[in-house]
Amino acid sequence: MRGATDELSLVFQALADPTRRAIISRLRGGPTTVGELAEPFAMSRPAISQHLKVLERAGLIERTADAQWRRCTLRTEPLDEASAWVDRHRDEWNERFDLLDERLRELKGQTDA
Amino acid sequence: MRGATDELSLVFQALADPTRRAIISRLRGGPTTVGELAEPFAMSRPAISQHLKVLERAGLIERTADAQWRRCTLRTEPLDEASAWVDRHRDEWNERFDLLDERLRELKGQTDA
DNA sequence: CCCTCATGTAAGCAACTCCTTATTTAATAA
DNA sequence: TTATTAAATAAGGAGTTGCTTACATGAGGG
Repeated sequence: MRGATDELSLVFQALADPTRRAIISRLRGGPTTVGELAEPFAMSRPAISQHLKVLERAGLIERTADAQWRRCTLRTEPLDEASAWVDRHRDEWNERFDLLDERLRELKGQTDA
Repeated sequence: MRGATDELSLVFQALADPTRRAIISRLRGGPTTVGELAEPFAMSRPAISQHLKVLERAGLIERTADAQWRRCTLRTEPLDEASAWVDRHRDEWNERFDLLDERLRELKGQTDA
């Protein structure tokens, strides 16, 4: 992705990585420090920090300072947007689809005949 | 993304681009040729071809040959998966969240007191 | 057969991603 | 103060993305 700074793109892009999805899943259990988050992954702390930055840029997490720890908490709004987009395109197209496909078949039949 | 060949990552990655989302929206109206798809975009045909390849790799479209045209049709299954993941993480965390947050506040209160 | 139209593929380029190790910042504890 | 701990930042490298232009493929029409 070369530009794509719109919100929806940032959210989908953030979700397009197994490590980041695992972080989100992990955070579902409640706010967690960066060190705790990094522990189960075979990856350096800076790598996790960078993943968190991507999630933060997408609005999916918030980092608040707590002494020398950063407490990461999830935010649900961006997922609502993503979910809305997906569902909108999922539900409607099947019906429309069959209808238009049939109509096209009709038209093609007329032309060919 | 350096590896990330799992299905879910491919789907989210495919959705993480405005052009590709626009293509999907457009395809909701029914099967469409590559040329018709490319027309509204300020972008070369090969660029669209490559976007379609990304969508195809994610299983979001199918291309079938129809004379010298390629008719692109949408597939809904991958979106079902994506939707399932998002919804799973959306619905549950709010409740859990408030609970654990409260519990943490309690613990912290005890420690501080 | 040649010519055109619709599309795909190849090669190249700048920007970005995802990791690394080394360094820096900031808070706690002695 | 100095040392330790938690985390962010810097710099760098291999690989990927998203575009471009040029060329290849393949069907239909003269």
